[in-house]
Amino acid sequence: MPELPEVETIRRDLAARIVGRSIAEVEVPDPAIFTGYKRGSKAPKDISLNGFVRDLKGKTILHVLRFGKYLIFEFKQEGALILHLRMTGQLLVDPEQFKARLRLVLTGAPNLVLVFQDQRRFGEVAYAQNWRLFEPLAKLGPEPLNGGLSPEHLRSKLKFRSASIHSLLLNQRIIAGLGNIYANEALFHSGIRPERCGNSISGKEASALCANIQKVLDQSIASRGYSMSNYVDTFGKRGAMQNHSWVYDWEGDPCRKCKTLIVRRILCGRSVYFCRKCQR
DNA sequence: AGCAGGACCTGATGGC
DNA sequence: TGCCATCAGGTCCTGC
Repeated sequence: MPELPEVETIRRDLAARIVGRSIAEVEVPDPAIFTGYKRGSKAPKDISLNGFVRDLKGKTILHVLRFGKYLIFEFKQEGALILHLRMTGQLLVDPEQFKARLRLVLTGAPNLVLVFQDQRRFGEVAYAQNWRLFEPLAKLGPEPLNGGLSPEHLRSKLKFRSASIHSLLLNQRIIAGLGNIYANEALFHSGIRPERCGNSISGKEASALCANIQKVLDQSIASRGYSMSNYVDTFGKRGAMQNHSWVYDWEGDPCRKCKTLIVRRILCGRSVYFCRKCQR
């Protein structure tokens, strides 16, 4: 899953642990981890395994940044490593947790091994001389937690859209960092049904959505993320946000506000959970 | 342009 | 126990 709160939890842990450290060794057990390098296809022209290893070796990590669900290791010398965990990616520093599907291994002397482990192999990494020019980052919408997301922005992005509000909230060009869990939760707290058209959202509802998006993300960061099956932090520890969700994964259970049974439905190929009475 | 649906992968789970 | 179908938190691509 990792959505914004999970990636932010990882970022904070890593920032405390790897800033100022240098990369001594680089192993790439699964080259398909490179952005654009798909299984069965040839590597794109601008990607070479040897070049990648050469780019990273000896670099000192200056900052660990996050934009949406992307993590960025910015180097002191030049360049940056950009990572996306997609559905099942994990970044681990505890060797006890290294199991299978290791895709990238960074070693920093002394006593640091960072592993990108990824069951479904959807995760990706890229090296960029200047991460600010990395296209997927440039396309991201505003960050919900640094004041960049306003009701006016949201309303203007939804105003002429006929797609469901749920799928629009998952659109990273509109808001960076939301995924299915927090989209469902924010819609519940705002009293909005997931299948409502974007253009039906009023100014008042957009304000409520903004506030509730920030609320659920903040709460999840405080809980160190939502652990369903795969997500764990860099030490392999689960988060606790699943204990604080109101609708996500609660199909058939009574709504905590009104006791109406929570409904699950498939919308655009994704599971949505909602309360028929609390959400209109 | 914007939308829905499928593809990308693997492992866990549930039904028979 | 064993096999098969179904499902999963993200994003990109395709065709309409």
